[in-house]
Amino acid sequence: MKTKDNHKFQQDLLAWYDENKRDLPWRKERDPYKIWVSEIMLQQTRVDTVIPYFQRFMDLFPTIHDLAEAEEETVLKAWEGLGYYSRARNLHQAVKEVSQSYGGQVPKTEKEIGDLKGVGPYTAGAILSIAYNIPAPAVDGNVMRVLSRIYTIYDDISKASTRKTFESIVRELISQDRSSDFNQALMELGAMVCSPTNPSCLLCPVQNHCSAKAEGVQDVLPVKAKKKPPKKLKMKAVILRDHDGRILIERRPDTGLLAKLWQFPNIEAETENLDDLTAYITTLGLKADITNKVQEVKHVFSHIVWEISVYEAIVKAGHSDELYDETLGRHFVQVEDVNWYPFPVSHQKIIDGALVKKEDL
DNA sequence: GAATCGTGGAC
DNA sequence: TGTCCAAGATT
Repeated sequence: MKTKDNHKFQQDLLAWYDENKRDLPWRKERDPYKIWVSEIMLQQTRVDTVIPYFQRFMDLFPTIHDLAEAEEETVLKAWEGLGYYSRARNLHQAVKEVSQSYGGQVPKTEKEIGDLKGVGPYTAGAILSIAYNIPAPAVDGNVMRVLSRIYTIYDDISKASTRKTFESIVRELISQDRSSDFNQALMELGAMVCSPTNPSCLLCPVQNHCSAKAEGVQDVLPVKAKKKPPKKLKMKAVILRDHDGRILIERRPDTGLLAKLWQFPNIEAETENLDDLTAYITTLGLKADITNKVQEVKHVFSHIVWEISVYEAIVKAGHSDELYDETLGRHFVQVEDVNWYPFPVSHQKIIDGALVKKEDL
């Protein structure tokens, strides 16, 4: 597309956006903090999934100050089930930084905002443009898909370096006076019209600008390398009860997968028998009889698949009260309290000794 | 550049 | 059922 066509493209796109934009919670006002939170939640996450989390998050933490003053445990609890939990911890840390170093005002320069934890190139541009109407590119998957079709660009969008190509294009193409709406419109178009499969080209407001439609190659763009399948990992987990019927949960390490979240004790399966699980229970300072296998559970991460054999066990020696130690990161809790955090806790609840999927309750 | 880091919905 | 994917960032 020639540069002189940019204005016409902007007009067609923005006119469509004005008429068709969704009424989303973070679009009710232009609060940089709320824009920020929404952008973090929306990373690799669908709008429909984010909406209820965003609402609850704003009820709990209406302002930067509220979030900055909150306990990390509380923030993680609010993030429960949303995934990619480092987003919550990074957001919390960054909000504290803004509260302390910027007087609670979200900074409006690329350097300052980009240095915040969890704020990468896309999110920095999104906040600057959406909240402050600054003409910075906000190139996400939607934008790369849309523009790869508009300009028939065959670069592999799964490569990190490709994003810069599209950022250069957006810097040329972006509306200077409506940067906020322009970036949102590009993403909205990708979400509503220029979809990954079966794009609605006949309904597209910029179809006359689209090189891919002209050439009939909209179905082969964007080019995106396939990612390799996740590795399977056999796990064993245990629902370990004391004589009061309480259940043992433990806290995961501060880094890595599901960092700092709570779970039923579980290990990577090393043997076909229960020796490894028994040995692990021993390391907890307990002796227990493993009574029976409850069920098999499959839990799919983006790069790992856990195939978990879940067992039940009863403490027969050792005092569960001695295990109540926050610093050790494990303690016994009442069944009613176990309805949070990822597997085996987040998606299941214990009823009559059986694990039941949340949606089955 | 390639891995790591979640989850649930759509086809 | 399997596959892809959804407003990515960090290491």
